[in-house]
Amino acid sequence: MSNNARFAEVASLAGDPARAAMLHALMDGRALTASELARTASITPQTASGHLTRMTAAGLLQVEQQGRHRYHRLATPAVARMMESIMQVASGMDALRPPPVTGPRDAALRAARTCYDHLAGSLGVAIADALLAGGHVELTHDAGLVTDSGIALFTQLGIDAASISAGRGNSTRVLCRPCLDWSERRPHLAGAIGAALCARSFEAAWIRRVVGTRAVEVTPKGLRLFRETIGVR
Amino acid sequence: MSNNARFAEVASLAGDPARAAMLHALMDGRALTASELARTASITPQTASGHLTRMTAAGLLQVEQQGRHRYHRLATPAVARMMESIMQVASGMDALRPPPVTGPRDAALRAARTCYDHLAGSLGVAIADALLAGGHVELTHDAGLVTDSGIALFTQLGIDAASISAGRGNSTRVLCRPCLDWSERRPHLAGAIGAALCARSFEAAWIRRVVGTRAVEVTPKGLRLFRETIGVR
DNA sequence: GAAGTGCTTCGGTCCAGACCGAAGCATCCG
DNA sequence: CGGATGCTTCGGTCTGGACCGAAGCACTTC
Repeated sequence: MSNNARFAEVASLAGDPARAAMLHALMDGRALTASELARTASITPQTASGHLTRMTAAGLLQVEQQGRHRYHRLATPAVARMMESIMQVASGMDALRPPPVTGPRDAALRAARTCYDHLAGSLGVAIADALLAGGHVELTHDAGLVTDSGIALFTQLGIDAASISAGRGNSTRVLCRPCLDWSERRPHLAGAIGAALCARSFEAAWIRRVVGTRAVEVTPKGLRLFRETIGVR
Repeated sequence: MSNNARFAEVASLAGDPARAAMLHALMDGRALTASELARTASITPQTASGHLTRMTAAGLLQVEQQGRHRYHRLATPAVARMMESIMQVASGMDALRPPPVTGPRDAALRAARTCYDHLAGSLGVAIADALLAGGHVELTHDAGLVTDSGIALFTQLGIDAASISAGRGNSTRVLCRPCLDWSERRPHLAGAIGAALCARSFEAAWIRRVVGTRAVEVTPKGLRLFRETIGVR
């Protein structure tokens, strides 16, 4: 198969509304069963089964059998990044198209959500802004860097930032990745550090998942911590 | 239109073989006419016209009328990054699928090509390796940083690296973006610095475009410079 | 073993959209 | 002013694939 054909296959797999809905549901990194995915995509289990088989064969999904359930998850982080970048372009359409009709259903998602393995939405952007303002990170359009003061702050939060740096070469710096937020249109913190912060936030109960969606809510404890320690808002 | 529908629309636009071929042809950043694009995609001008209209309406392409020609280009760098990330996932399929049948047609592309605005292929990866080995850049999976010695090297090459840093905040660092090469499966240099290096390489005739493709060839002058100044191979 | 649940396979319907031929506009050239 | 050339619009064909109902298979529970 030519490069072009493989490219088109991957893109067209993501380009069906039902499959896109299923992929979105998996964007929080969890593994879901075939029936759960069928329900979120509003299709019958037979149809979903076909879609899931094709996406797994193409390497978009990984499946794990567990009793009579089959748990599906995104196969690799590369798939999640691909989805992010498509969302990016899709949100750019808003600029050209009529009105940005933001339904109430989306409100929670816009406020705070996970973006595969890190935090996004107003919360994610606010955290990135606060870290930037406090001199804890530096961000360009392309890349980001955690400063010494940032490493200290993360240590204080219970995250061993220095050990996360999995760089090639003899790098001692802690780099991170900016991820342009599709609802805020401004960068938030992704990459290894973003993932670590998100994981720690769940672990320490600063945030909690809103059941059945990618949205998260900030707990009182989390709100205090984000405000006082990180300097959000 | 819901987020999901917009996402699916963008992905499915990229998911048609003919449209994918046209988008790939535009990945070097040039603007091409409708008939040129029709030819590369092996379809008639009428069909191509329809495709181009749809992609322009969706914000994937930008069109510029010039006399009786209409020049099409990728609308934004975000579109190029989206394509890269899809290629990424598509090339991951190789791992699962039968044999990586690399036709001779691809040989030149694998050796050296442009990836929208920066260098890729063996050449791109070799340059990144050399810069890394020489301590001129640091790279993680997520991000990259140009060191002081790297800034000096780029200056020597005629690139004002320091002024390229368009960071938010008061960053004085020069950051860059790693871009996983789809043929080499290892990172090469992208972002503003990668684009500047690529542009300078064309300007100084270190590389030259192979007509009609994204492939480039290294000139004797370029070969000497890459070897002796950057330390490639 | 029988019944229930989760998932897949099979067969058949139906529609979006990819494609081209023909014709209609523009624009440029002699 | 014809006559090219580049591109688009229109009308019609045809196929890929999304979808569901029914049936079959695998596993779990009673």
